[in-house]
Amino acid sequence: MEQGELVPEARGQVVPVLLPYPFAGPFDYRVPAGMVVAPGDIVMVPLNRRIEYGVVWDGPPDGTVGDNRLRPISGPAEAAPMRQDIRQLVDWIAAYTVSLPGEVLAMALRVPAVQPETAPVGWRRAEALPEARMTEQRRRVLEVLGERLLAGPALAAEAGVSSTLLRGMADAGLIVPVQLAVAPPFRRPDPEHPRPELSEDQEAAAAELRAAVQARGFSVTLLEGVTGSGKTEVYLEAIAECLRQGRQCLILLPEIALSSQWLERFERRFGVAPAVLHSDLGSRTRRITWREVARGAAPVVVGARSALFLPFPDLGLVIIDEEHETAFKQEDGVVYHARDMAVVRARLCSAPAVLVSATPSLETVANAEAGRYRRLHLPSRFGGASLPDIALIDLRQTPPERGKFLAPPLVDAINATFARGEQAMLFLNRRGYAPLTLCRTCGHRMQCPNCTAWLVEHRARRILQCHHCGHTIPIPPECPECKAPHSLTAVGPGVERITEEARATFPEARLLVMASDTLTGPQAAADAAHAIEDRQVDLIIGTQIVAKGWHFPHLTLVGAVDADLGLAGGDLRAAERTVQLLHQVAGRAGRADAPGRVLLQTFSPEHKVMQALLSGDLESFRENEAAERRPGNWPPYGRLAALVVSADSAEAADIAARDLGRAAPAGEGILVLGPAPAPLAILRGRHRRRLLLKARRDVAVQPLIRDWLAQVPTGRGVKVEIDIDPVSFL
DNA sequence: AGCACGCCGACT
DNA sequence: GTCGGCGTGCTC
Repeated sequence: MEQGELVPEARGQVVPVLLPYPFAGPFDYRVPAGMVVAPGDIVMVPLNRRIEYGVVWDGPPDGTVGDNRLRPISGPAEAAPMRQDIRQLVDWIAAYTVSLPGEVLAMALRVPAVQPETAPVGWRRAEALPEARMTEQRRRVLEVLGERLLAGPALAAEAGVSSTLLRGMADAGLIVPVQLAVAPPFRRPDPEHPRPELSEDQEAAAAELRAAVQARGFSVTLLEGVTGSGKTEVYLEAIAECLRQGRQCLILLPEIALSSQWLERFERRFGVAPAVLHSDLGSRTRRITWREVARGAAPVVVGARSALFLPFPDLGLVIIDEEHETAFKQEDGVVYHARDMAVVRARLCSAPAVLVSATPSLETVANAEAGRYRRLHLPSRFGGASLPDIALIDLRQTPPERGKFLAPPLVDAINATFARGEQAMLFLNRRGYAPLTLCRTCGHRMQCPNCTAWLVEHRARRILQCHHCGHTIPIPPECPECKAPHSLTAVGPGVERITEEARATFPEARLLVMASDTLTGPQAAADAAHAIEDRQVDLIIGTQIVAKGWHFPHLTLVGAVDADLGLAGGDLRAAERTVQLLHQVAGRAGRADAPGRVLLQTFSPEHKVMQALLSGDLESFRENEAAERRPGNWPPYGRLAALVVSADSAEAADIAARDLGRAAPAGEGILVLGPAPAPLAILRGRHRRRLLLKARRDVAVQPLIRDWLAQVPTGRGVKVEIDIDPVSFL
């Protein structure tokens, strides 16, 4: 080798670094002399004229960028390395969802694990008080502080001042910041904490789950049982076993912010609260949770989708409660199903996963029937409680009064319930006052300018609002089309209108509305639950929020105002979802000693959904659904992917969708449907067309889609969104 | 995702 | 004559 020629070693090591941005793959960087890096290390790298965080990725460097253009890593970041299983999860999700690994990495780094931890700051008086302006508030702060050391928020609250004022006092040298000890770590739940006895069925199921935990290997178990059968108690025993083994446990809940009752239940079982993680938490709390999880000091974490990426060093169990919930499907950005990714996470960690539901999805049942998942069944309600008695109210036979929405049999049943001193609930999965506003004079309908959707009236707020893009206008005094005054009229009910009707019909009753716009956080949800438990409420009126796993012991009557809602439209899963939702809502009734009653208002009592609910034979319903989907290779018996093309103009969307359609893959077991206008043909001002790729189960659709998109260059302003295993057909 | 470069309207 | 609109392109 000639002198002066660079040997690879002399050039230095080159490693791939994945950045949390939508690039095609990791970028290569040089490792500066003296620095040692390994896959997973979080490093700072120059990117353009910025410094960014990235993660040293696995595998050899890409090598396509000439080494004269390679830049050196700036240095290490003060963060624990990303574990290998999380890196594998990131790669796996990117490959499965046909998205870019950097986009997935951004989700995995969203919990601010990367920023150096800011220690909590407390304050004490300065040793020698400097000359400074002394206001009443400042004096009060010094007085409250005395010789003590107080955390900022506590001091501000006690002295009744703002944190800005403290900052000002610190600048003036009156008070001095002090590092406080780190927040107390999470206490260890006690698996031997006294607990109520389980039924024989529960005990048998718990034993199976304990065995799965003890096996310390990957497995998936479906834990199935009607509402009120005590599934939670069963899987709490799996958690107990996991704790006995000294390992960590992750529980995913669809709406963790509304799960105060679940947390209370956990605390009753284990004596302490679990760690929680969801988007309503401040970044500091999230960071502490992240750090404690990484240290192995958070034995149990309950979380929303984002908890999937927590760095458990010793994950021994993953539980997905309400596995059928569509809330687990992330619809924007990287489109993924947290239930399925949780199973992948469990596999990568060789841990058992447990899917829990009273109304499991067809997907999960199909996996169980194919032998991929084990299946445990709790046949009856716990403590001898019987399932609520479900009856249909035929709205053609006994319609409500004109302009009203509660049929006489439902009104009578509610009155009878109140007379017994029990609680009732009205369910209508629609927020606001009315879904449609039209002009009686000219027939004009109030539509969103940005979406193919009606504007929903919110009467209390005196607005019309689009529930898709948020577009809001004041309720106009006259028709915007024909200018007729006082001609706009509300069509159809939302919970707000039902509340109005209930107020008039049951003037003595105390009402509580449960909707996403009234239950705005964990506190509001907990307050509502306690008010209901303490019998401060007679009638609950709610949207699908009431279908969550609430336990209201005095609630004995549930009325579904519009059981047919959700059946319209050509959605593959409309029937399945309606059965799940109405069964869950029905399950709120009569859980204690009093038997429950459920009344479903419907225009089509003969519909298979109503008949399934009436008979309670969900198993047969599911078998029928399965039988309908099997021949056409519809999910779960085939694969489905949706490609949604969107553009600023209808023409651009049509052209792009047509081009994509022409290049559609073909072959044995592959079928491309469309393009057709997407169900929401215009959303947020963008025109949308949809293509569906349907394939046999044994066809890998991801490479097919990658090749397909690579063939068709998308014009400017045109976006193609890919949804593998779509659940909602919007 | 940022952040620059780049080519057309209203201001000192 | 400049400041600035956000369209397109690049980042190892």
